[in-house]
Amino acid sequence: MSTNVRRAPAKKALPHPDLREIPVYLVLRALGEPLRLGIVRSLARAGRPMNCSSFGLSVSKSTSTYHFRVLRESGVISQFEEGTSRYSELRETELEQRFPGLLTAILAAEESAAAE
Amino acid sequence: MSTNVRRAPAKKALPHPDLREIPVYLVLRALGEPLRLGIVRSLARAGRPMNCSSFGLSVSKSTSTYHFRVLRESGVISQFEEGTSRYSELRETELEQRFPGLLTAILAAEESAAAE
DNA sequence: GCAATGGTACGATGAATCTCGTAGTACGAG
DNA sequence: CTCGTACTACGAGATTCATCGTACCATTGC
Repeated sequence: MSTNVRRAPAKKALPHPDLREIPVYLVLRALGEPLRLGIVRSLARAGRPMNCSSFGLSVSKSTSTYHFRVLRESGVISQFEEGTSRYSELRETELEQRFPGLLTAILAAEESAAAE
Repeated sequence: MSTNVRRAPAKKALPHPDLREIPVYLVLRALGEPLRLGIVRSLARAGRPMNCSSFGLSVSKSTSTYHFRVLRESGVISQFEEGTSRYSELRETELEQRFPGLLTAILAAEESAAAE
């Protein structure tokens, strides 16, 4: 942070699937797991890319890498690298276009299920 | 069908979970499988209880029993016995109340994914 | 009663999933 | 260059899932 001069972002992209080729059951399967649903909920709440390590997941690093990959390969999140860390972001707009109302309904449901 | 006199319905009920105790990820997991999603889609299209054997599933009897049980235990369908066969029905109203918009979004998505 | 129909329950088996540890890579600070 | 940070990839183990065959139980019809 020594300067505010434009720096090279170094945002390396990772392979992401085309949402049009993702059947809905793959998205449902990806979200049908508490840890992954929690990740998605955090991302939706944040509304911006999040560092993988800022989720406070109570599993090992390799396990969380695995879950992030499942989410990415089912088209739910996108990831890019910046410097030494990897950021994840909800593919909210694309999901809404491909599966209208789905993410909204799931997130709303999750809120009301927080009691249990 | 010899008479149209009121007959004892013999609708034996099976144990069904209370939707309020079903977390959303269980429903998503149940629907995250092509065969089960197909069953749900058929039920939604029919709009009334369907005989288990009228789905034309291309799996063995025991396998389809298994999938129907998963759907029932995750609160997606209800089943009752009538005579020699068992009928399944979408718990559409209850699902809509518990997870507003979820089923609608999933079924709509499934329609548009029929191309692939 | 006897057989046919339509389904269940109970293993068993192979595949997929989830978890982890270890080893390794890439970047930034010093 | 060396160290620490933030991850990944790979391989292994345990658990769950999907499928099936066989045996079995109700109901209907003869």
